Amino acid sequence: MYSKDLIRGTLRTIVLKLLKENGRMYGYEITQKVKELSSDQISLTFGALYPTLHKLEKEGVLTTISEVVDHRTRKYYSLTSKGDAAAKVKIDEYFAFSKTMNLIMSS
Amino acid sequence: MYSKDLIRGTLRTIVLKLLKENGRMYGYEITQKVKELSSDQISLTFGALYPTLHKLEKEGVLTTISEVVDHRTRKYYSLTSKGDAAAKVKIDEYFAFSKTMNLIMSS
DNA sequence: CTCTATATTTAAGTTTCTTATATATAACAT
DNA sequence: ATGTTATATATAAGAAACTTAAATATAGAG
Repeated sequence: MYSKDLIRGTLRTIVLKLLKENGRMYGYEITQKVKELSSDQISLTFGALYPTLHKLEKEGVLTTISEVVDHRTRKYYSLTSKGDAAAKVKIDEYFAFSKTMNLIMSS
Repeated sequence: MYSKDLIRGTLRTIVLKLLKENGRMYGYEITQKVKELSSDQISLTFGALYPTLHKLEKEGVLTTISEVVDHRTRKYYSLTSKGDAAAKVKIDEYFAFSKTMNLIMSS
């Protein structure tokens, strides 16, 4: 596991990227997907994820549909058209930032 | 300028890396160096930097020496031996994290 | 019948960051 | 003379974000 301060600040970017690639996803699914893609190196906590999802929904970036599967409620999140644009911006920004950070970290 | 949440969490890593490469530095110098290396894309704020420097000093990662240059006080920060080890860990961790993030962001 | 996995939510407390302010010197321009 | 910009550090109030923990609920495995 990476230190928490490094993971910090990438949550929104990760969420938007995953939703862009996978269409609709529910919260628990997002945490599992991130675990899988990172070989268990990044573990999103619910206390951080859900407030972020709710905030993005409030901002009009995400919409939700609740469905009951196996008697358990699932709340699916999808990007709105606004969210799709926001995801593009965030993804581009991430790569630019990463390039800049690599410059600093290789100086 | 990148969004604040992306810069978030990289402050400690940047400070430790710069001090490792440049020996002693003072706060203002760190902000200028980061501006320079990032082509003005990353601007560390004093309100974030100084509390972090003070915290690292308190943790025994940094030591300080004050000098007066041109009638202005400068407080030079350097890595302790503990800080040197901490810098190594943080730098390695950054590159590992970056690799993992790139996997997620390229999925 | 207990533990683990699935699934979401909230709330208290802590940390961290933003923004603003205070203090001080010096160089340069008006 | 006077104001602006650059240099240099520090602190404090408030906001934002995260950590940790607890609450609620179903289902399968041992």
